[in-house]
Amino acid sequence: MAQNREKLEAAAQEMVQHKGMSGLSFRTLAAEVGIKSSSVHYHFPEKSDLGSALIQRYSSEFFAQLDVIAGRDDTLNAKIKSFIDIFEEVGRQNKLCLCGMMAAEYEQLSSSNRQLLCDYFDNTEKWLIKQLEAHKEDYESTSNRKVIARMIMSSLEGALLLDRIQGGARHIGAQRGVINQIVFGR
Amino acid sequence: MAQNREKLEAAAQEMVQHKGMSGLSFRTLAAEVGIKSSSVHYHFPEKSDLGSALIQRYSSEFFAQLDVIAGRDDTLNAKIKSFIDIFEEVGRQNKLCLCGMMAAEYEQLSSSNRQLLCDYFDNTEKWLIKQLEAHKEDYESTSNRKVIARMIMSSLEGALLLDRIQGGARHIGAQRGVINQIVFGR
DNA sequence: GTCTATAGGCAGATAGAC
DNA sequence: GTCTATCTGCCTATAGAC
Repeated sequence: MAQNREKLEAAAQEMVQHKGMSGLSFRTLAAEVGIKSSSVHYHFPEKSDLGSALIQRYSSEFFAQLDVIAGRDDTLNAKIKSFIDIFEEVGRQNKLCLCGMMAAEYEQLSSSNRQLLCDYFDNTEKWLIKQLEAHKEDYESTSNRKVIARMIMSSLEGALLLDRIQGGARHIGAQRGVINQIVFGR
Repeated sequence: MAQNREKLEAAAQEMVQHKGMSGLSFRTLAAEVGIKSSSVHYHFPEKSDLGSALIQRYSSEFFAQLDVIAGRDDTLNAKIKSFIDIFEEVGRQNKLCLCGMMAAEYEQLSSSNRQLLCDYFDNTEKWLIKQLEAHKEDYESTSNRKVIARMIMSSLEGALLLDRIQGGARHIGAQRGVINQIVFGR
């Protein structure tokens, strides 16, 4: 079935968001989907091919969500809230952002996967800057937009990391307050 | 030599801050120090024993630095700057915080190592709260101190994660500005 | 596309000599 | 404390049948 490729990607994404690429084996992935590990190699010849597929899959789903948010007739405040909500939902499932997890495994990645990972963060930063620019009237920060975009993204990645080990959403909550305070001058 | 234990811990810490626990093997660690892997097992029977030793070693070094900072006759501003400097130096070496790295590998850790990791973050949070309380006169934030402490820590962990993949210290820099703005009302 | 079978390597861990 | 030697198991990856 050609739809096993989709099942493999979905299962692999879930596993990587929990245990990382190095915590995922072709055998356990195959078992999860109900096929053999050699069949996984049919779809993804090398593990790095699976890695590429996962980053691309995660990115395209993520940016699709951002497109929806950007397209809404909403305030900047509501858009940023929706952005943070995406991360909060990931944390609620005791997962990390797939790209955040792979960022921790950066030294193990192939150079093309490193590039895909950088693109994910660059494009997220660009999206944030664009929203901040599109709502000049609401933007109250004295800092420039690049700095704000970077702080939002790294805050949320760090918050996911720490919330998972302590349970709950305390760090995400703290960052939510701070981001509002910085962007809107409270 | 009893000092091989120290060499092993130092080499292992370095490797884990780059590649994580799962990227470290007894064989490569042994080779780094110039002994055999079976000799590593003499010092650390299981890999989780090495993990415990590393978290404890990293924590005690870290909190020793915090003790020095707390003991200085400095402003809150200077203390927070020194705190951030510790993280910036880690990033300058293209490493992650050891505990941040192991937080990403949380699901692979033994339960006692999970506890040690939690302690590291709890105690850091407590230290930050204590400093904020000790300098009531400088503290300008409307948020409560727990929230501020959490946001500082998760901001810096996330900044290290993202700065490493892009090179430079842009995220740490962005967080430095934001932390000042939040704590001191700029 | 999926299977069985297997190669070849590296992992953590142990036994026992020195 | 460190060594050699080895066990057992898992890993990625491939060959070839169906």
